[in-house]
Amino acid sequence: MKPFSSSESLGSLISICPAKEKKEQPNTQGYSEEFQAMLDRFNQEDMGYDTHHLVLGKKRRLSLDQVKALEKNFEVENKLEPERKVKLGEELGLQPRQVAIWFQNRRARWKTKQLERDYGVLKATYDALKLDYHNLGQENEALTTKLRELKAKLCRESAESINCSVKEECLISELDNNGLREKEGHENSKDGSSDSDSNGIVKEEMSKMNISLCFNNGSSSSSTSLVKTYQSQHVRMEDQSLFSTEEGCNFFSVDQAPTLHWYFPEQ
DNA sequence: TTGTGTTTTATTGCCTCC
DNA sequence: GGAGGCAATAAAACACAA
Repeated sequence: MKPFSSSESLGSLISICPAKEKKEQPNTQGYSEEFQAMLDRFNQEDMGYDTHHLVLGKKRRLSLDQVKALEKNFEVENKLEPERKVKLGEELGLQPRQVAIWFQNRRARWKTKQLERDYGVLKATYDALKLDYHNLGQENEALTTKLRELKAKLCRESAESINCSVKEECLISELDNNGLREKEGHENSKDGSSDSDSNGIVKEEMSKMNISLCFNNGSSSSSTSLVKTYQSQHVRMEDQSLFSTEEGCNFFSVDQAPTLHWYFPEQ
């Protein structure tokens, strides 16, 4: 903005209405009578005096009506064309420059308010996301615990079913052996192998398998594959899908909980 | 009444656009 | 180069608690 011309500046000060028709004291400056008289002379005699080097008049606030009218105009258009500025000035008894300054300051206030609003919206969004993240974390924790329990249960059931099926196989082979033995017994009874021997070998093998399954508990790859082999035979479909889910969603594992530090850098 | 914080009016300097 | 916009700032007016 260019500085006031001297006459414009003083004129504007004179034209402004008092903010409220009160507190108009003849000498509120606390100046000496001599100095006040000098100021009065300046006011009356020298209208060409450059007032922004020596403040003669007090700054006055616009009247309520003037502010209302300006606000109304600002709502319509927050920028001011020269014609509108002059017209408004004439209507409100203000210098065009005062109108321009008022609009300028009003735009600055509006901008500040807008920034505050934007900040509020962003903060609300951030808080909502933060809460969401917290809830998801808790949900994840609960699901992980449940998954761990189900895995343990499944493991127990698998071991039991393996045990069962091996016993069944033993039973079947035992029956087969009995049939064979009867046959052989009829054909040649001179063979040295005994029933108790073959039965003992099977039992031994079976117990080896059980021990191996119980102690490995899925920690080695060989036992895992063994377990899976049996799972393919005995585990129900929903249990199998549980396995595949676990393998497919590894990032939800207990060891490595998901982090969103890229989104919440301060956490 | 007075000290202090906030709001409003006005100025200054810089920048952009025509 | 002049006009006008904006950010930063000054200063007056105002509000309010102690």
